[in-house]
Amino acid sequence: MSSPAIDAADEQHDSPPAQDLQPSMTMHPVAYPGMPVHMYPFPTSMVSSQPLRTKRRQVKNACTNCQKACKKCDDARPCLRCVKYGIAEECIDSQRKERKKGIKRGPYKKRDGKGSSTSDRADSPSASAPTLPPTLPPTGMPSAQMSYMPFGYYGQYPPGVPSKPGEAPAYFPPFYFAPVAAAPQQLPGQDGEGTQGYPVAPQFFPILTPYGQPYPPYMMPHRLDGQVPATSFAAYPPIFPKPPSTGGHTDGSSSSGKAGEGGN
DNA sequence: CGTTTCGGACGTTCAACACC
DNA sequence: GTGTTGAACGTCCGAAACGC
Repeated sequence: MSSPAIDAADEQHDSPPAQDLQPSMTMHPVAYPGMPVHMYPFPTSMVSSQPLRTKRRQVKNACTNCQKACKKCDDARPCLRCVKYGIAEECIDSQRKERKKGIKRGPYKKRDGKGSSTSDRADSPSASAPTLPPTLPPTGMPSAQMSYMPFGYYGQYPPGVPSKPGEAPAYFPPFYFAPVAAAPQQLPGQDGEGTQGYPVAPQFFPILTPYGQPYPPYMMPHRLDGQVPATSFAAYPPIFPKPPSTGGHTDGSSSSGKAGEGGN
């Protein structure tokens, strides 16, 4: 059903949890907890030199096609895979079973002492995944990755982050970042520092773009025949374009916080 | 060599349960 | 009321099987 070429390209992409109809905008757009290491927009040296196994991320609801093929889906409808296959019209959410209720559970193990469980949780895979807080990069890492993206960067695929050698770069959530910057003016009540041109730094806001909208740069144009120009990725900018001299902004935290866990 | 299938590892969800 | 636990349920990795 699926072709490796396609699936390979499909793999590694990921999207933010989108519970309900509300797309989660809180997920860190570039790196997020649990993001597979090969998807990190950082040089591997910045992530970890050891082959640390990271959490796999899943979409909340795979489409019927991907589900059937046991292949990676995404939150967009039609999903990338279906689009590539040209079966976008068949890309519909799969039905989820209703969870059984009233199931009796055995005795729980007692909490040993106080607050132990909380710290234990921190050890759990889900809590541990990159131990760093979503907004706090490892030492030496820019605090707001997105701010390092050039203005023109609306990549669905992050630059230079091939999922596997020779394969498409990791997929990124179907929202794009546009510099929503205040007009080049001084903000009232500020001394002007960092307010020249942009207040402190240009702010990037995620813009959810329905699939099928004009493809942003770096996003693979889906050819009708489903082929993907393998060379397209060559045009990707380096992973870390030099931060704008305006001094990287500090808003790395704003977009983080999938924490909101809105959907959850 | 490309494509399909699918076993099973792993992630997510959420009601039951424990504790304050 | 809030936090924790743990099993149901879901996704999808990755390898084997299959077809050309």
